[in-house]
Amino acid sequence: MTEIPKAYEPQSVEDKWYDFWLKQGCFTADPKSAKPAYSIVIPPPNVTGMLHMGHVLNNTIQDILSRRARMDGKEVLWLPGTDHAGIATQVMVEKQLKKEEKKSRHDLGREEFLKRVWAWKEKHGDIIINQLKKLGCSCDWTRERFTMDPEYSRCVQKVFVELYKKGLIYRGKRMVNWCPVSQTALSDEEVEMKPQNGFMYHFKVQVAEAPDTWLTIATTRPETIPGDTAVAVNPKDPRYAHLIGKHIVRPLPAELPQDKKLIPIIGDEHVDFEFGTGVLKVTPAHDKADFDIGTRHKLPLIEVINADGTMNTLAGGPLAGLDRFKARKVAVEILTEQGAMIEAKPYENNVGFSQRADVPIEPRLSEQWFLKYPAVPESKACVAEGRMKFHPDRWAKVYDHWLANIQDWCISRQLWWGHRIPVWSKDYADHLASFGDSDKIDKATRGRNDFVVRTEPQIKCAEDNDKPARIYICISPDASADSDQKNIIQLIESLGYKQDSDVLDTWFSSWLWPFATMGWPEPTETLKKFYPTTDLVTGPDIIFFWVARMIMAGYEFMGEAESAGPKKFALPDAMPFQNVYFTGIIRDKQGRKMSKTLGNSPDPLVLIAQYGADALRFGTMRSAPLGQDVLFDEKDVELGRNFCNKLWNACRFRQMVGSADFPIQGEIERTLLNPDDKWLLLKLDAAIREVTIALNEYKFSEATAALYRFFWNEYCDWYVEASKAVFFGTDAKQKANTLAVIDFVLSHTIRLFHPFLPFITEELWHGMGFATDMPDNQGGKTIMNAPWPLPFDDDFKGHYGLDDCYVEMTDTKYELVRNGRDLRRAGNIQAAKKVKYVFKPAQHLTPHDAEVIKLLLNAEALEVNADYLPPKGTPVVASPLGELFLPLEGLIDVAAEKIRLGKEIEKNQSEIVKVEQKLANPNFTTKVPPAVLVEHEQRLLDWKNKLAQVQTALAALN
RNA sequence: AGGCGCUUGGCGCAGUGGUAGCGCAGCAGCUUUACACGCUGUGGGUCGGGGGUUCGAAUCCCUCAGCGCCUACCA
Repeated sequence: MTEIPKAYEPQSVEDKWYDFWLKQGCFTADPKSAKPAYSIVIPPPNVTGMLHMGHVLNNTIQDILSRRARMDGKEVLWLPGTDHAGIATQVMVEKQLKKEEKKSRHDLGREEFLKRVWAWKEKHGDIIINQLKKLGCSCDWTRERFTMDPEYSRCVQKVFVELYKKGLIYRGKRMVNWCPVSQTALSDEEVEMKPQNGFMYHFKVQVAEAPDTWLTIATTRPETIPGDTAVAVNPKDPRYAHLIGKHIVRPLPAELPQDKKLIPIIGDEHVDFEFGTGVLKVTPAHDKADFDIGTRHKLPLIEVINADGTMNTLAGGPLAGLDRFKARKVAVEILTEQGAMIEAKPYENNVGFSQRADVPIEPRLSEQWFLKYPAVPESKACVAEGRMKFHPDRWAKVYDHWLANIQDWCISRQLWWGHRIPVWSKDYADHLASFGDSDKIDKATRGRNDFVVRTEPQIKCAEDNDKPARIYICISPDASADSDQKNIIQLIESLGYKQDSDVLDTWFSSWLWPFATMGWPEPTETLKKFYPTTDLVTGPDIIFFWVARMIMAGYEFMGEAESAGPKKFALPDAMPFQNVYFTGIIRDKQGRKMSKTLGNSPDPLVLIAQYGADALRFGTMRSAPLGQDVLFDEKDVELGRNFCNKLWNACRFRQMVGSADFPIQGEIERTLLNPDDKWLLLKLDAAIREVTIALNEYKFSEATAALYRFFWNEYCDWYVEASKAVFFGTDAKQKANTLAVIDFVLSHTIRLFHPFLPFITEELWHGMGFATDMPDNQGGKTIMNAPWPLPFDDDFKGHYGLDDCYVEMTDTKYELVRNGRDLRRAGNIQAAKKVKYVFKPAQHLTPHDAEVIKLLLNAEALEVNADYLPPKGTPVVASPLGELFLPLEGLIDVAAEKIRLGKEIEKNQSEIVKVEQKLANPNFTTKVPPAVLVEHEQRLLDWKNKLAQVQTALAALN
C-alpha cells in the first residue's frame, strides 16, 4: 500500500479482486484434490429473477461458509445455477410478446414461442448471476447449471421414467388447484391461504315431497348453485334426518323447469351440524370436500365454471359468460328476486390463492399427472434420528408433520415452458385393436425397458376386451446418442401416438438439484467427491417445495436400498446434505415483509454502489440472528461501511507508524512484550475461539458481533491508543516489537474477517504485505487460502507468557483510565484543556504503564508519587492499582464533585445492602454452592473498599 | 381449530438459575499527529400481566394477553 486514501473506497477494490479470483480459478473445485470435501449447492434463483435482500442474506451466508471452509483446508465446491421458473418465465415472455407484437403465445405456436423464451433466457438469464458476482459470491462458475440444460433435462426425464416404471407416477382425474389466470393446475404447496372478507349467504329451498317444508342453506359461493347435485345433512341431525331420500328444488338456473332441478337430500357424516344451518349444498365439480361427498354417494357432476374462471351455459342464461365473482353478485340478485334469499352476513373465511397470479384458485376436476412420493420413510428417519441436522432444529418438527400427512404431488402443468412430459398415448376403440401396434412396439423396444415403459391395458375379464383403451408409453427421449430412442418415437408417432402436451412442475426438476448438477447418472468424479453436500442454506418457506423433496430424491436415486433400477453407484446414506440452515425472512424496519407492491425492498445493487458489497454483507450478517426474521435497516449497511473504514484506517495507522525501517511481520520478541501486548493477544485468542464456535453453530450475527467488539473496542479503542505510548517514545526495539505484535494481530484479524468481508480483506492482505511470506497455496496468492486462525495452544501461551492475569491487570488499568477521564468531566474541565494528574500507586507501576495511563487520559502529565498528600478537595478515583488524583485547586467545582461522590456512595451502599441481605439469609449461606458464596463475600468486600475510598474523598472536600 | 415462534431501555437484539448487557438513536463536549464513515463522556429498563418452584427467576413450571408464522376440506 504505497498510497493510502484516508477513507476506504470499495468501488476501486471490489471489481479488481473479483476479476483476479476468477482469472486465478480460485473458486474452481478440484474433485481430484486430496483435501476433504466441502460442498453447497445454491438454491437456484429464478432465471427471470433480480437480486433482492433475501438473496443477499442467503448467499452471503453460503459465501461465508464456503470461504471459511477453504481457509479450513477443505476442497470447496459451491455449485451455482438458475432454474427455469415455468410459470414466471412463461408469463414474462407472454407479456413482452403482447406488448411488443400484440400476439399471444397461441398466435406463435408452441415451437416458435419456446424459441422466444430461449432467446429471452440467452439475453437476460445471467442478470442475477452477475448480481451474485457483485456480492462477492465464490461460486464455481465453471459448473453453473440451468434446469433446462440438455444434460439436466435428461436427468429429469430419466427420473420420470424410473418413477413411472415403479408405478409411482400415474395419471388421474381429480380435483386439483386450478389457477384461472395462468390456466394450469398447481400443487397444494403453490396455494396460499388468505383470509377474505365476503358474505355468508342464507337462502331457502323447498322440499319437493313436502312443499310446506323449506330448508335454509348457508353458502359463500351462490354462483355455484347451478352445479349443485345434492344437499347434504348429517344423518345424526334430528332436525333433518327424516328428510334424507327426499329432494329439494335447486333455485338456479331459474329458467330450468322444476323437474330438471330436483336434487336429492343425502346423509353424510362430513356435515357439521353446528356450522351454518347444518344443511350443506354439494357441488362435486367445484369443491374438494364436495367432490369426496359426491364420490361417496355417486352424485353426478355438473361443471358450471370454465377454465378461465367464467361461467358456462350450464350456469344459466344470466350467469353464462360472466366472471365467477360477477356471477356471484348476479346469483344473489336472482335469489333475492325469487324471494329465496334470507340474509347475507359479512363473513371472513380462508380462500386459497394462486401464489404466482395472486387470484383465488378454483378447485377443478381435471386429468393430471400425480406422483406418489418415494422414499418417505427414509426421508423422515434421517431428520428424526438427527443424521441430518436442521438449524434451528424446530423446523424438524414442521418437516416431520408434513411428511406424515403427505398427499400425492400434482406434477403436470398446462404450460409450454418446462420439461415436457415424456409420455405418448393413443386411444384405441377396444383392446383388441391395440394388439397389432403393441407387437410392433415390443419388437422395436425389446430389451430396452430402461427407457421405455408401456402401460398394459387392465384386462380383468373377457368383456373388457371390447372397451376403449388408452395406452401410455413413457420414453426418455434424449438419453444418449443412441438412435434407438429416436427410432422408437418415430415408430409410435407413425402409429398415431401423441406426446402429452403438458410440462412438469419446475420443482420436479429442482428436487434433483444436488446430484443432477454433478453429472448424475454418470458416476462422475464430482459426485464421488462432493455428494452428499455439506450444508444447504435456504428459506423455511420452501421447506416442502424443495428441501423435503430433495431429500426424497436423494434417497430414491442416490441410495442403495431401493430398487430404483440399475444404479451406476449408490450410497449407504444418500441424504443430499448434512445440515440445513434456514434463514429468517427479510423484513423492513417496521417488520413488514419486503414486497414489490409495498416498494419497501431496497435494491441491493444500489446499496453496493453506495456502501460497498462488504458493507452490505457485514450489515446484513450483523442483524441476522439464527432463526429470527431480519428487520432490515439501511443503517445496518452504513454501519458495515463504517466498520470497513475503521478496518482500513487501523491498517493505515500501522503503515504510518511503521515506516520502511520496520519489516512487515517481524518476529515477536517475548521478553519485550508489555502487559498491553499480552492483553491484546489474549483478547485475540478469545475472539478466535468465539468466532470459530459461532460459525460452527451457524450463528453469524454472534460471529460478527464478536469480531466487531474485538476489533473496534479492544484493538482500536484500547490497544492502538495504548501503543502510541511506545511509538511516541524513543525505544526502537520496543517499537519494532509492538509493530510485530500489531502485524501478528492484524494478519489474524483480517483472516477472521475474510469470510464476511472478502474484498477489503484481500486488498489489505496484499497491501499490508501479509501475503508475501506465505506459501502460494497458503495465502501467498490470495487470502482465500490462508489458514483459518486457530486458538493459541498452551505451548504458544507459555512461550509468550500469556497468562490470564494480564487480562485482569490491564482491564483494571483501563478501568482506572475511564474513571480518570470521568473526573475531568465531573470537574467541568474543557475537553481540549490538557491537565496534570497525580497517581499514588498501591504497588509498583512500570514507566510504560505510567506512560500509557498518561496518554489514554490525554493528560499533560502524570506524576507518579507514592507519598502524595493531596490538597484538601482534590478529586480522586480509586483502583486496586492505586489512587488517581486530579489536583486542580480553585478550578474544581466543589458542589458538582460533591454530588458526584454522593451518587457514588449511594450506589455503593445499595449494592452493599443487596449483598449483605443475601449473606444474612441462613438459607442462602447453607444451600448455595461454595463458589457462589465466596464470590458474594468477595463482592461485598470490594464494594466496601470502594465505599470507604469514596467517603474519604468526600470528607476531604469539606 | 391445532402447532411453532416472539414479547428485555425510543428502536433492533444478546443474555436460558447467582451484580441486567450490546448496537443504533438521544444528550453533552471534542478539527487529541489512523479514522467526524471519527473520539470522549452520559441519561435511560420493577426483562408482556398474574401465579408457582427455589436461598435466589429475565432465565424453570403453570396461566392469561398481544403479535407473527405454518398447518387444516368447515359450507
